[in-house]
Parts: sequence; C-alpha cells; structure tokens
Amino acid sequence: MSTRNPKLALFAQFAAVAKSLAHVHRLELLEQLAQGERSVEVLADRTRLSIANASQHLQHMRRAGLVANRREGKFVYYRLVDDSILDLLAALRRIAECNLAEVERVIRSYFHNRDSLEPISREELLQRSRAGEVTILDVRPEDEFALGHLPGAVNMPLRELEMRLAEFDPAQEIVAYCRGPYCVLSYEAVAVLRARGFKARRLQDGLPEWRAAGLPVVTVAA
Amino acid sequence: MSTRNPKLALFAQFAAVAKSLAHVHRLELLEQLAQGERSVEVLADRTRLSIANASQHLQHMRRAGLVANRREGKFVYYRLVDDSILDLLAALRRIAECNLAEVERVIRSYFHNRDSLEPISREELLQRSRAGEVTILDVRPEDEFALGHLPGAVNMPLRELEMRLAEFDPAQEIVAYCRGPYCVLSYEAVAVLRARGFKARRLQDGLPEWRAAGLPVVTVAA
DNA sequence: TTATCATTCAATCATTTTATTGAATAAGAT
DNA sequence: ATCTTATTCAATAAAATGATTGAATGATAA
Repeated sequence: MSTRNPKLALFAQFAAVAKSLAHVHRLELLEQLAQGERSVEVLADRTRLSIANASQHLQHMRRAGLVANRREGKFVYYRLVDDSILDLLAALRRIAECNLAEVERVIRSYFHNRDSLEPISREELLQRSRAGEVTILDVRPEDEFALGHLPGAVNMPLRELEMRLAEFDPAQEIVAYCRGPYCVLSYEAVAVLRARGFKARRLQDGLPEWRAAGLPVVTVAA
Repeated sequence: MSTRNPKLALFAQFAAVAKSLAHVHRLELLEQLAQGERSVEVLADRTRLSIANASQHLQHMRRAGLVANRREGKFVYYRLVDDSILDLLAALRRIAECNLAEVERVIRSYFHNRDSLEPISREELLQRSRAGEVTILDVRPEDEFALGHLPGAVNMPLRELEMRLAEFDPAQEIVAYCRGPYCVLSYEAVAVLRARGFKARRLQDGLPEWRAAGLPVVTVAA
C-alpha cells in the first residue's frame, strides 16, 4: 500500500475500489443494498450465495469503503456508505452500455420491444402523480416495499398482479417501478398490464435512483 | 458470458469494465491516455512498463471498451473511447477520496497545506483569463503541451521554472495546471512560485477535464 | 451456565491474473 | 528481396482471487 510514489499509492486505492466492483456477486449485492440496509442472511438468500461467501464479499466491499455495517442483536446489517456509490454504478453502466455490443444485444433480446415501453422520467411522474393522473405500482416483494416506496404507490408483487387487476382504474395510466434499471420486474409488469388493455409504462430506473435524486420516499415503521 | 439469467450477463459486463480499472498499471495508462492519443511505445515509456506488458494491458482495456486504437504506419495509437471514461474515473476518485482514510492521509502528507492552495475553477479561470487578469502556466513536458493546451498558456516544464521566473509579471496572478487532479506538477509549481513571492494557484483538475468540459484547447500542428 | 443462531475466520484447492521471455507479424527502409 | 522497428502473440511461472468447508466468535434465550 505505501508505495514510494504518492501517485501510485493513490492509484492503488482507486484500483482497490474498482476491484470491489469487479465481481458479479458483489454487483448483485450492491444492487440489493441499493434498496436499503439488509442483513447478511437476507443478502445471501437474495443473491443465492452461501452465507460465508456473501459475508466475505461484503467484507471485501467494506474494506474498499463501498459499504458499511452495524450490529444489532444477532444480526449484522450492511448498507451503502452513501449515494455516491450509485453514481459510480451509473457511470459504470453508462460505459458498459455505450461500449459493449454484447450488452446491447442482451438488452435488446431480453427487454424486448423496449421502444414501446419508453420509460417515464422521475420529474414527469412526480408532476402527474401530484395531479392525480397516474396510479403508481410497486412490483417488488412486500418486505422491500415496507422498507421504503414512492408516495402513493400500490404494492403488488408480480406474482399477485394478474389476480388483482380489478383493483386498477382502467382509465388511469399505470406507472410501474422496481429495484432499478436492470431489474426485470417492472418490464414484466408493464407487459402483463398492456396485454390486458391497461395503459402502462415503466418508471425510469427504480427506487434507489428515486431516493438518490432527493425525491420523497415513504417508509412504513418496522 | 452468455449466462442464463440476463441480469447476470449484464452484471458480468459491468464487472468486466470494472476489472479493467482495477489495476494500478491500467489506471496509469488511462491517466496518460486522458492527455490524448499515444503510441504503445510512448505509453510503455511513460508508465515504465515493458512494451509487451503495456500492450497486454492496453488490449485488456480495449476488450472492455475503455480504449480504442488505430494503426498508422509502424505505430499503433491508443486513445480513450470517449469522455465518459473520465466521468467513471472521477466517480471512482470521489469514492476513494470520501471513504478511504489512507487516501486522505496520502493526500495530506504529499500535497501538504492543501488549504492554502485552493484551486481555481475552470469557469473562474476562463472569465479572468478573458479579462487578461491571469497568466496561465502549463507545467507539463513540451511534447504534451504541443498536443494540446489551454488558450494563452505559457509552457514551462517544472525543471525550467526556477530559471525562467523573470518571464512572469509579478503583479499578475499565475494559474498553473498539469495533467489532472493527481498529477503533482502543478502543486510543485505553485509551491515554487509562492516561495518566490508570486501569487499563484492551481487550476482545478487538469487538461483532460478542461477538454471534457467542452472548453477550448489549442493544438500545435504536428 | 449451556444451547442456539448469525456471522466471521482460517485453511484448502481450483481458477484467474500478471509479468516475463522470446517468437511471430506488420509496416517501412535499404 | 532483406533488414529494422513497433507491436502482438504464446508459453510459462509466480501471485492473487474465489468457493467451500468447518471451526471460532458474539449475542441472545432458556
């Protein structure tokens, strides 16, 4: 760490941060953490990693300063150190999207007919929501919803969606959101809703980005 | 690469980009490339790497989409793929600076009494330069100066600075700049100038950031 | 206290990455 | 054509990283 050359020492630190991002599992963990604080157990479960493996990756990121943790009773909770981590992830995403043909291909093939699903911006949603023009739909699992959601949002995990279509006003446009730009939940929700004749769009990005933009988030008391 | 899960495939791409940043030598190469297009030989020389090693790292970054190259005669020239790479590096820098105590320590110990060297912003420099209130000093080596510099800048590599102090107007403030935020040249130049009684400050960041901000750059015909 | 649970640590092995060397290309120069 | 120069490729050895396992730690509850 303590190289003779000061610039090299700094670059070594940058490299350490970058290295923390340079692993699929750690990126998955970060995506989960972007939703909010989580225990090791929950994170391991969500990312389908063994507890020990998840713990190691989390500690790796803690050493690099990407995440922080605190102990509460038997559980250790991890969280992003601050919102600038989201900026870093966004910059990474931009490069990957701009430069890699394969990413483009993956996006096109999986999130198909993306054009017809043009997302709505945060600003527009806020405006139209205040005017009462839209129904906001949160398609994440209940526990994630409880930890924070958009004001006025209805929570309906994807699984329940088809059975609860009657709850929607067919006259109103529905805006669905989920975890973030690479979470498929809201894409699928919009596809289902459109197939049933509803006007539906995705919110650009997801809850972490909404929160990072300084927009209001509703939290249900734990 | 082609994972079952589309999200994992995307994350794998992000990880590949991050991995390209996760090495001191590659960060050094990127710092050089941020100055402009360079041949493999020059890059290897500047970073004190063997040609073969530099070539391999450059190809690694090319695969990740960070840099591009072209052949001209005997030489292969590499360049940053676009300015968004600088954004990514800046985001990385911010995290590293905010979070890592060691970086803080290094910065404080090497770039000492930083407070008294508060940098001048690009906007302020542009304004005051137009008003003829400042002398702009480029302390990089001549060849880098020739490849592009700020309008009106005087080139005086650090080595020559002490011998050429007479060229400066003692009444005018001097603003020094170099390669970027972690290049020590301009810090040292300011220290020398201040020791001799000149009013001197650093430009915030360096030439690559100036260029990326869309501000004018003067190029001398090669 | 002991028992239990969540997490971390430590040791191991398999895999990947890096640096080095020398040979192979590609483009000029002679 | 041959020679030189700039770069890349290929093979190797050394170093780092990742996954797995089981033991160790810290906190709670009985």
